[in-house]
Amino acid sequence: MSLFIYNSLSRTKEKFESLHPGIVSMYVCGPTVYGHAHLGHAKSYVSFDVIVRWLRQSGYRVKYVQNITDVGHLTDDADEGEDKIMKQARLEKTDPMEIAQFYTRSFYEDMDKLEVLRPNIAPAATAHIPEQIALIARLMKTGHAYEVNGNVYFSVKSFEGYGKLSGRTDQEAHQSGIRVGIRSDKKDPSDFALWKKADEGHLMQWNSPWSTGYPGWHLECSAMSMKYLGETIDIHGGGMENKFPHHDCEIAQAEAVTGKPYVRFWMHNNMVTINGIKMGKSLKNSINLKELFKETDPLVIRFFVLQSHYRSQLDYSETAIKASKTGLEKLRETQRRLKEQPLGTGVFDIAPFQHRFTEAMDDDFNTPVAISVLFELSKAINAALDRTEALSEASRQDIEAFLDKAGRETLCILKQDDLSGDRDNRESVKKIDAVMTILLELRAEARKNKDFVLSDKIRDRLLETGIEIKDTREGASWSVQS
RNA sequence: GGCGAAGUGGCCGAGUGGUUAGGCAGAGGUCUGCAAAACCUUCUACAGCGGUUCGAGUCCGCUCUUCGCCUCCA
Repeated sequence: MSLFIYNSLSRTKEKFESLHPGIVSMYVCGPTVYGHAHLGHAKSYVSFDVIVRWLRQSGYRVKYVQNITDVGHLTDDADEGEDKIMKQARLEKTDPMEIAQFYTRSFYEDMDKLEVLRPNIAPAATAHIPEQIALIARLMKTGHAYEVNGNVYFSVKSFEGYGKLSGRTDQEAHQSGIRVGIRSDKKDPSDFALWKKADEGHLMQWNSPWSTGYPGWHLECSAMSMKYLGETIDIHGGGMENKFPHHDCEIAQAEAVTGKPYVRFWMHNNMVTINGIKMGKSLKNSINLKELFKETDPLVIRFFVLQSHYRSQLDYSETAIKASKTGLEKLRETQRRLKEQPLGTGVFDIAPFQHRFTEAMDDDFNTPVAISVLFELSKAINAALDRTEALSEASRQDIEAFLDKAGRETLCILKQDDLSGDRDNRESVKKIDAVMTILLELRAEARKNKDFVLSDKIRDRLLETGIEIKDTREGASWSVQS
């Protein structure tokens, strides 16, 4: 069985094999840190998180680099507009570095809650100015870049194949730069900036051979990707909206210098929409994750994201989130039941589920199908547990091993124990366990005596605090609602 | 205008030629003191029109509609 990945460059699914056996080099465009993360970030980074996890499960050592863009890029391409991070710094009455640091921490905070694994390397653009300057110098030397008044531009005409990723190869046909041309130093409207001379009062600036200024938008990814992963990498991921111009520019910068393919597999994830319209900061319809987490378990959000394919748009609505919540709860309930119910003699064959799960994940990381396998498994487990012979020790272990691998390690939507954590926490869990056992005993007695007023009171009051009681054939069980 | 993606049942969301995706919601039943959960059964589909084929949601063409990119954006 082999892994197939949809390559945006070829627009087909291709069999994946890493350039160097056993090792995958992977770069994913990180956030620009000038605001809190929103649901769109969640979709993107949860998707790539599962991709990394699955590659690792498949036996690869994945070197995962995800940058932090902490140089403010302009809000506009017309050689004007404002640096976003500076703008935010002005609004918050502080300096750009604090803005960048603050929102970087905020970003990781949210990603941690979503169980997104940290990248192996998270390079910041501001920490790699020398590398970016060196890349520009190489481009100048090879005739792909030119300097005008302290600004350096990449000459698009000098690189054959510019736009091959987005399919936007006919530069004349999309003269979006016409309005730019009048006031810019560019020789060609399609050319893009590699280095910009800083205006008076621009807070983030560095010395370079051309001017005191700051790097262009697309440069950091090429420079840092090549620095940490080499001139040709296996996978480069990012949002679809970055295909053009960002990724096409990255390709141009890198390949113009190395003459080698920059990226073997381009992967692009789709947008989150609200009522069919893209969610975006500039559109002011974005759903802030910290706000969302107040109402909803982050893992429900993770589950919600994974219920659609990464290349599909995901439409957000409260009812959709609620459906995910109920669905995930069902899976967790099965997991709990499996652990708590007494053993029997029933034999369960996990292999078909395992097989289908792997098949789904190997097919361009088809998480919705993988999840559907878990639902079908859940149904089968419940049915088995309902039978008098229940499940044998060995079968239960098989299932738990699979759930652990598929549900926890790969998709990371099921946790070993929702309440487990640090040691102190575990101690308190034990105590709650003891208290709950007493309460359930009292309730069982009340029910035995047909004192349903009391038994219902116990159940209802516990429910008010978020603890749900369910009467099963083997007695009552309890769980904390998420 | 150019480039690209997509239109699936009440909602979300898979499916690149031939047997049920899956989830949520709805209906009926089993179980239960009641409830919840679980299990069983069940109703709504493939935008439209042509074409290819023994057979199409799935391929081809046209039409309509939606979305993304062409300004920063996951």
